[in-house]
Amino acid sequence: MNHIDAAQIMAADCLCFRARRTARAITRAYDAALHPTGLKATQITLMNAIALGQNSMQPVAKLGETLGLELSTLTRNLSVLERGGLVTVARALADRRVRIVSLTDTGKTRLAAALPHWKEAHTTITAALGSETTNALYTALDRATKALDVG
Amino acid sequence: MNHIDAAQIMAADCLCFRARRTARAITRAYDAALHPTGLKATQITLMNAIALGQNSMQPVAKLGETLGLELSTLTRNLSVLERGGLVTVARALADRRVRIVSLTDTGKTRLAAALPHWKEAHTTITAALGSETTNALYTALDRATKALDVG
DNA sequence: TTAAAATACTTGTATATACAAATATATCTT
DNA sequence: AAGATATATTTGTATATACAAGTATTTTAA
Repeated sequence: MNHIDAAQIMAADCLCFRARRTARAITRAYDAALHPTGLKATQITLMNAIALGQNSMQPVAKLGETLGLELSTLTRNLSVLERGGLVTVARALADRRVRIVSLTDTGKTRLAAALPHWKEAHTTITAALGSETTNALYTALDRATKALDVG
Repeated sequence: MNHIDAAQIMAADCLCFRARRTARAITRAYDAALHPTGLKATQITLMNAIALGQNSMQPVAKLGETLGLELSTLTRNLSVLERGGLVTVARALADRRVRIVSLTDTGKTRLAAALPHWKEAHTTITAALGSETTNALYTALDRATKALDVG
């Protein structure tokens, strides 16, 4: 097998490429729909995960696990939201190593205003995919995430 | 529907989050396997796309289309490879707006050395997923890419 | 034949991502 | 209680991504 053959096989088979390409396309579509909100899909995903905690608060480590994100990435993503006045981060009382992230009032308002746009993007995109492809994609993505979770 | 409900629906349903989370997990797995090569999955994907052209050359626009990447992103990704001596970029003779990207000899060598590691990563990961999930994921990702292609 | 429009990219600016190393705090061990 | 170890997170450094605006070149049209 010469290197051109290997290259053709990679181009045809690489799961990493395909997963990333699809994620890029989906992200562009969501981001376009979210443009009027001034927030990106990744940002409302993160804010939404915070909103699901008691009193719209979550420890950093829990967010990382929920989102499947490296903590170092999370720290950086949170600092963008913090700079924008959308979240605050404070040390936990019980264990001062732990940091608790909270949505500010502004953050809650902005998230609530963004969710209808998310819903619109979601409806448009799942309609473009069709229900069969949408369902197949959900199932396959979830199985892949589970399979790769433990490492 | 109050905002907590909406948040729960988004957490459960957001295709963008799921696609990105899976892409992150897959990328981490491939990158770990590629670590000894000094190249990342995104980089060998790009180099491989160049390698598929006549004489291992491709115009920038064609690469963007093949990879589903914004040209601005491609310019940046190519400059990393260029700095590393793996590719060169030159103006086309026929139309001097067009830039032709070529693998250098070093680039060809490094790519050829990396492909077995890619293959190993691919085998490990598809084994972890199982053939059924792997096939379902391929099919679903391809359909999604096609459906979102025209925008 | 030259001004306008189109094309093919690059640059400015900003966010997203992650590995490796560092820091801060807590827990455990002796 | 002091030192060793573990845990939770941040920082250093680097790549990946994309929108908007800019540049260079070619094509079109008057």
